[in-house]
Amino acid sequence: MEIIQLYKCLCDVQRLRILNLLREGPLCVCHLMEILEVDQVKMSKQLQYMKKLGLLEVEKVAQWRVYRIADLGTPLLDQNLSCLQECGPEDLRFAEDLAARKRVMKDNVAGVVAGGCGSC
Amino acid sequence: MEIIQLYKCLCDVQRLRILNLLREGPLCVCHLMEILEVDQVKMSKQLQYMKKLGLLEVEKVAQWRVYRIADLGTPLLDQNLSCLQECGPEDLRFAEDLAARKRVMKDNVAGVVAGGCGSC
DNA sequence: TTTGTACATGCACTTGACGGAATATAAGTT
DNA sequence: AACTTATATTCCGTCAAGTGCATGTACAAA
Repeated sequence: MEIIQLYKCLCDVQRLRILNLLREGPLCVCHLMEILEVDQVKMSKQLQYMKKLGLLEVEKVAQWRVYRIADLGTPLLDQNLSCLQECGPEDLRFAEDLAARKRVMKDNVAGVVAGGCGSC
Repeated sequence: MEIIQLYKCLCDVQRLRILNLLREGPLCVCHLMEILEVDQVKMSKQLQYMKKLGLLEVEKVAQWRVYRIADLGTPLLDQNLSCLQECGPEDLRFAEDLAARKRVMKDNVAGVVAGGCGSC
């Protein structure tokens, strides 16, 4: 994967937010949609975009597709993602997303018993 | 400066090559053109692009404009640039550019006596 | 005052990425 | 077989970003 492609991927706030979330652990599409409040088509396109680049990997778990960050050879991606929370006042969005993640995952576990994706 | 803007800047090979060169020290426009074999208009546009973002600073030295990387608050840019030489086989371009830099600068010092820009 | 050097800017054109709407698919449920 | 759920894909319009070409500017030298 070319480094330019990586930067093209990081150019988009939506994709950065997705990667920021996946950095904490894998998530299925429906949870990503719920946390980021994005419609299904848009989310799916972004995920395919990153999957084609080799940045993401998918696993089928029951009826869900669970996405996670693939292991590139380089620490470059991780280095960049680790900056997201501290890089400026306008970027508290990324911290908020992590909070939303906890909220959503908790609700799903508490609410619908055994209704969540097994591995996210 | 928003982080997205930084990544948009890094998306372009030409700009990456310029930044890679400037990381070793300031350069004037004509040297950048010579090292990267880019025409003047294109080079100037890229430099303005990065200057407007606050990534570059200019200084007038005699008849030349000497560009250097500005001090952003974050180590993010430097971290990314430091990976350029080691990030893949297709990226030996960046190492070659540094070699070309040495060659060009040496020729200018040896050839035209006092014909180079003072500070690059 | 014209010429030359070093650099910047404006304009028209093309290409590529994002959004929206509609549709497709795959697998389980009734 | 029809339906639902979860996710992917295709078509299309729009708009930003890169390119080429021509031109502008600033300043020193002849």
